[in-house]
Amino acid sequence: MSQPQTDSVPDRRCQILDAALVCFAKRGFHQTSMHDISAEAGISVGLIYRYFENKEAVISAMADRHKKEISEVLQRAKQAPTLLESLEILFTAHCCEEQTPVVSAFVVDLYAEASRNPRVADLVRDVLQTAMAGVTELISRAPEAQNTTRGGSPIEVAELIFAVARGMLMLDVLRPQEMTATERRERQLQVTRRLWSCLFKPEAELAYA
Amino acid sequence: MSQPQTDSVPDRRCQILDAALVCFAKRGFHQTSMHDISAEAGISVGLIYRYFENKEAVISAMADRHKKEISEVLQRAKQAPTLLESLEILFTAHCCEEQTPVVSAFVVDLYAEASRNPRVADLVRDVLQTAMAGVTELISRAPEAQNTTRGGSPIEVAELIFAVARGMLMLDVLRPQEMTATERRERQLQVTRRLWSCLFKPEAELAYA
DNA sequence: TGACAATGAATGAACGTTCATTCATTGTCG
DNA sequence: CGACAATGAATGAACGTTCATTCATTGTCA
Repeated sequence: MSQPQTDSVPDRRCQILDAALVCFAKRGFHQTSMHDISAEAGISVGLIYRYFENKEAVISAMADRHKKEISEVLQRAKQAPTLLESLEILFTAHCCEEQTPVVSAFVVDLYAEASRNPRVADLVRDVLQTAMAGVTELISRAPEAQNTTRGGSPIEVAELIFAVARGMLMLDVLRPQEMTATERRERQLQVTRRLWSCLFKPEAELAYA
Repeated sequence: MSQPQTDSVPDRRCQILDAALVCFAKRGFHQTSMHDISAEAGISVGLIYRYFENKEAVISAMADRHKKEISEVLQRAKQAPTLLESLEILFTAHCCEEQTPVVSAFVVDLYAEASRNPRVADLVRDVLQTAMAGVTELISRAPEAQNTTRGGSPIEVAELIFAVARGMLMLDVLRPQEMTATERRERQLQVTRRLWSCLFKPEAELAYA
């Protein structure tokens, strides 16, 4: 993930982080042992220490990677033709990323960790502020939102949007096995589309509803 | 908390859970050692095992207590004269409980734990469903919400409301020291009032706004 | 051969849990 | 009432285990 690398030499850092994500999502940061990560990655314990100073560095690197992923989603969202589509991209990014599915449990754990690890907190806060600024700008620019005194100022709307997104992520971890990721995504979209239309549509025309 | 008890004999279970809440909020479930809890409670380690089978039982009991607290908040919310007031009670309960302040970090940790501990997951799911059903009923009954096709069916509105509540809780753990609990509460209320008015008010009259 | 990647046994600290022991309180009997 | 027996709440040192971290050794390729 970080440095460009030839094919023959595997990018160890990335390989380790991939394995760590699987473990973290399954067991959480602190119940995951270094042995768990090494086993998942198919390497030895000691090798992890060649690429990361210690376990905390692995956690921080994961937060850092998450930050980069969110930034990329934000970039993609900015390209979308309509505000609604932009928001939907942002909204569903966390359950159905193409490459690395960002597991809800991992993100919830990330916030829990942030609440007591200042280094992680700074990273997460940074993600959030960047993303929030992006969305605020997106809203300001969008023609759909021009007559929006209803939902408040763009920044207030953005705050609301992020609260809903994080909230659904939190509820996501409770959804039992009986629901697939796709079903959950659909359910989330349904509720949030209603919110958009409520925030942005002046009166009757409730799309999707 | 559990059995009635005279004043001279302290309710050990409750005392231990109080101490555990402080520790859990500060360090998280799994970084909190039994020694931490005993030190916080001012008792010996061994005594904890007289009242709880093991550490997991302490965590479960905490989740259970949280469930009871939420139920009480729900009861209080149902007494409120208007829907808005009901919702505000529910909404701000998690940052300013009178007796035991339910720390955001603890709740986030609770959800993280729920994602991998079925026993805790069942408890949290149960809370959520009870509360959600209560709010759905509250909305159905409220005159303010009668003409509410805007926000969707009562249950959809309830789902949205809970997503926002959980989301703000999650964002809460990032709020740096520069904000007091009261300030955060005000900020939350501001955003959510806007949501209510957006969901329930037909057109112009935006109270609070 | 030399340089570096990789291994996994070894280390020691920290943790959850147990249990032999202490001792204030309560109950009993003369 | 006073002496003694019984109780069980409370203690904290000790145990076995797990875990992050280290490092001597081995493997690999130029």
